[in-house]
Amino acid sequence: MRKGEQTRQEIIRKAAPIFNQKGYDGAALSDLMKATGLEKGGIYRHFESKQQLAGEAFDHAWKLAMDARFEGTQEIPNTVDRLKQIVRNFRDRRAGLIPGGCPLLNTAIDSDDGNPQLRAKARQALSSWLDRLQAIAEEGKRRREVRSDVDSAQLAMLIVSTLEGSFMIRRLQKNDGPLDLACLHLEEYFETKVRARQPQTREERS
Amino acid sequence: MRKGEQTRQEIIRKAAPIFNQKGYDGAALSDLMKATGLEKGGIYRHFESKQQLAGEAFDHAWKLAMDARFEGTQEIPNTVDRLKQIVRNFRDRRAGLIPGGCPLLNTAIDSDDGNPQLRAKARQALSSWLDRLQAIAEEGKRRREVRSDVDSAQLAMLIVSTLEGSFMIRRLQKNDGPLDLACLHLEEYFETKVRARQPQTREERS
DNA sequence: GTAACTAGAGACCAGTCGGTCTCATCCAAT
DNA sequence: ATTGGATGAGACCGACTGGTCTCTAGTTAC
Repeated sequence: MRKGEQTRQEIIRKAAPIFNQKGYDGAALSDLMKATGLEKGGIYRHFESKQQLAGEAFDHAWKLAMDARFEGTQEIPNTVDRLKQIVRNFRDRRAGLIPGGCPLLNTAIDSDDGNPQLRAKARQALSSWLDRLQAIAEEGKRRREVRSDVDSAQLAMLIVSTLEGSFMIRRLQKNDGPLDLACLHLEEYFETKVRARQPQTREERS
Repeated sequence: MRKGEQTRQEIIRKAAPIFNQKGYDGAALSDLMKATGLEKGGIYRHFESKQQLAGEAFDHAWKLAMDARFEGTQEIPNTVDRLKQIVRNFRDRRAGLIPGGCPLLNTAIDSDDGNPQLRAKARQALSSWLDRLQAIAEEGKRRREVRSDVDSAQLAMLIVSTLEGSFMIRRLQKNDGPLDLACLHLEEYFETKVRARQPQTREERS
């Protein structure tokens, strides 16, 4: 009863990079067999279908990605600085991540036509990411660290789309320049358009 | 001698949306047969392999995309306005485009692992796009419409990555908000950081 | 009109796909 | 130590993959 769960988790761990690199169709059962060292029967004992396995592999990959991106940001008191650190994490914390690039980006494109289940997972992942960023911005507005004219949802969206876009180009060019540039751009944007000029004491209201 | 070339072009035209929507692996010969109305032999008479057809289909799709994005921009005299129009075209001119979203985005992700030939085409497409944008920025600098401290290559990269990132999210959310937002963001950026304040002759250090 | 050639149909191929099923083996509780 | 369920190996399946080849039908040039 315990051994089974153990192998199940290991299958997910080993399968995640395959799906992330090759996509759903591209990841053949034979690839998963080679990666896990199991035969077909061994894999199918733990999962009803390839789809189910792919779904759990995505969840795993996404969790790792989110952990890496938010790592060490909870302690940062100022919300704008926290956002900046998240952006920097996105750029720097690539170790420990699932190979094959951002799971969200990959899965979004991969599942765009057909494969509604994976697609739903990707949408959910995007939402959770946006929500976390938006919550930080909201907190910042309450604490007067973020300008009141900033739309939190739009700010979150801008961060995500800028990062993901440059991430795509980075992968295509195999060159970190685009990502560095996007980070600098966002940081400048934070300082000039997001951060409140002073911790003003006037009109303290919540 | 003439009929052949005609069908060949039609195969490319009909195949392009399939590849763009389903990806290289996902686009089965049977799909292409159904779309073209030809049997396998009819297709393979005109192309050596599926790879070759996919490559030409990508070229076709990319040409259409580029034409749409630069349509009606050559006549705009001011280079910053021209860039703004290109951004707007990216947002608005979706009619006439190959279904399945931006061919560059799709092919970049699709060909990322394996399929080096398609990957090379995607890289080339990206370069050509960047080059065209960069050339406009350079022209703008020469004509003092663009600030001298603007790095043309970086500006081009920023435009492309911002647009592509928001495009990805748009597809995932099936919602135009992200793309509109990215366009507004870029336009604001153009006005505040790119456009020269006045056609001044000297010193625009800031 | 006819000959020379091109275009396309479709049978065929070996290989691979995701998935099922049976059966031996391993492990854990008794 | 025995036993019963958990575990995994691997043969097997039909469907489908990209690709080849032959042979007929259609087009084109003369």
